[in-house]
Formats: sequence, structure tokens, C-alpha cells
Amino acid sequence: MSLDAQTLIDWFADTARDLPWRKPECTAWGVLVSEIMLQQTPVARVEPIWHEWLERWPTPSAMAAASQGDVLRAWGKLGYPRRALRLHEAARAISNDHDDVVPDDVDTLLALPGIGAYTARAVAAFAYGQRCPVVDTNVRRVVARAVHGAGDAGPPSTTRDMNDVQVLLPEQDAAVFSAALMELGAVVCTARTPKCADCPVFDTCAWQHNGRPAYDGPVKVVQKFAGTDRQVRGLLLDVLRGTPDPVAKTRLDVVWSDAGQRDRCLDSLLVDGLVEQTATGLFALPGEH
DNA sequence: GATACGTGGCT
DNA sequence: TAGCCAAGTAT
Repeated sequence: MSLDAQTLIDWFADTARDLPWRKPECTAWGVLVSEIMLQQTPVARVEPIWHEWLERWPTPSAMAAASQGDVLRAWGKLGYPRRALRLHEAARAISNDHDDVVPDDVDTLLALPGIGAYTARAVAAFAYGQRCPVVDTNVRRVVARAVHGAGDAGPPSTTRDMNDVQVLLPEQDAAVFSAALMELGAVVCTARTPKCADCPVFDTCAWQHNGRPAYDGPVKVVQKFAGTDRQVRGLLLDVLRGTPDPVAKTRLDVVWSDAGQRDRCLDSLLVDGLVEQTATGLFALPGEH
């Protein structure tokens, strides 16, 4: 009952999107880059940037040789630019400590900056075919519905979520099964309007059998954006991405009227290493090599 | 466990 | 329109 692995694997073979990081010729580095970019970011926005990155920096050592500023500019407006900095750090660690080969075991991957419980297992599974639970927001939602019969997933709990998925993994083709689970959540078992008519596991779905109950867990807090430090940091960084040379603070002051918030955000960007101040007091993306 | 962290498309 | 949502991680 509930979620036959082979059914999902067959469905995936028939209908999976043709994403570049799923192609057989895609390297482990390509998979890692895709996983970092896809954190909290839709596929449509990632694809073009991913292609640029892999062409420009086809190996970890290639990216390790770039400056932080180059990496941040190439990241463009993907969002959460600290990801770019951490990926750059990871590239250097892989280049220096791992012979330019993306590690294939979860614990070693977890030790790299910007790689957490999800990404470490996604790389182990999708780049190296390992059998481990890969749990993202899509998988959590599919399991909540198809297995637990709930309207949506409750608050995440890494231990519990991974256990839930571990017991579903087939002995064979576990990595393909994980990709299929994610694909189902991304294109069929979606958050707002699930396309149950297209679902390959409709007949065994616990949510259907339960009469499609509404989500009854804790209220999910929606993150504000307008007016927050996140918006201001984004505006400041956008100025610096758009210019090759360091700029005077007056160039940054125009992006936000509240001087107190502006300065606080600029300071936090300096602390985060996303911005650097020159000896003459100008501001720029970090240029360290 | 809660919160901070970008950005833009969709309903 | 305002809010929801998108392959999370670090603290």
C-alpha cells in the first residue's frame, strides 16, 4: 500500500523533465552546482545560470581559481548570494583537499560549506547512485499526503523525515526512486493545486483514501520581504554587481531612504563577506583570490 | 526549534 | 492585490 516504488520509477522514466543535471554525461560537480542553485530557487531561474557556470567553471579547481566577486556576479539575481560564496569555498576545499573530485560519501560532503542534510544526500544519490534518503520539501509533501494521508507536511524534522523516506527506499534503483519522488512533488503533487488526475499513485494515495483532509498542522509563518533587511541587502548588492569598480558610499545611499537600516545592512554584508571596503573607503564585491 | 537569508512568478 | 511558494543551510 501507499507508494509502490516501481510504479514511481516507471512513471519517472516516462515523464521526467529533461533537466541538464540529470543527463548521464553530467559530472558530480555539475550535480553539486545544481543542488546548491536549486535551494529555495525554481528550476526555470536556475537552468540558464547553471549552463553558464558549468561552461565557465567545468571543475571545482576552475571555480576555485576565480575571485569571489566574479562568482557573485555570475550568480546574478538567483538570490541568497551567500550560497555562491559557500559554493566557492566548497570548490576550494574540493580542489585542495579532495584531488578536485567531489566527495562521494555523505559525511565528507556534510563537512563542506553550504552543504546540509539534503544536499549531501542529493549528491551522494544523484551523482554517485547511492541508496540514501533524499528529503526536500517536495518529498516531505508527497510522503505527508501519499503515506500519512495529511493535507501537507508539518514542520520539518530531519531525523523523522529521513526515517520516513528510508523505509520507502527500494533495494534497487533507490536514487532513481528519490528523483522520482521529488519530481512527483514538483510537477504533480504540488503545494497549492495538486494535479491528482495525473498522479501515478492516485489509487494508493492515503490522502485520497482519507477524503483529502485539509492541512491541520501548525500555521506556517510566511516570510515578509518588502521593507526587510533582505530587500535592502539585495538592493545594495545589486549596485555592486552592476559596476566593475569600487563605488563611494553615496552610490549606495540612494537605494534606501532609511539611513539606519541601510547602514545596518551594509555592515551585515561586510560581516558576511559579501561586500568589502577598500583602503580608500570605497565599497565593492570581494576581490580576494 | 525558530529565525534570517533574495528574488520573482503565479493566483 | 497581497500572499504564497520555490530541490535549504547556518546559527
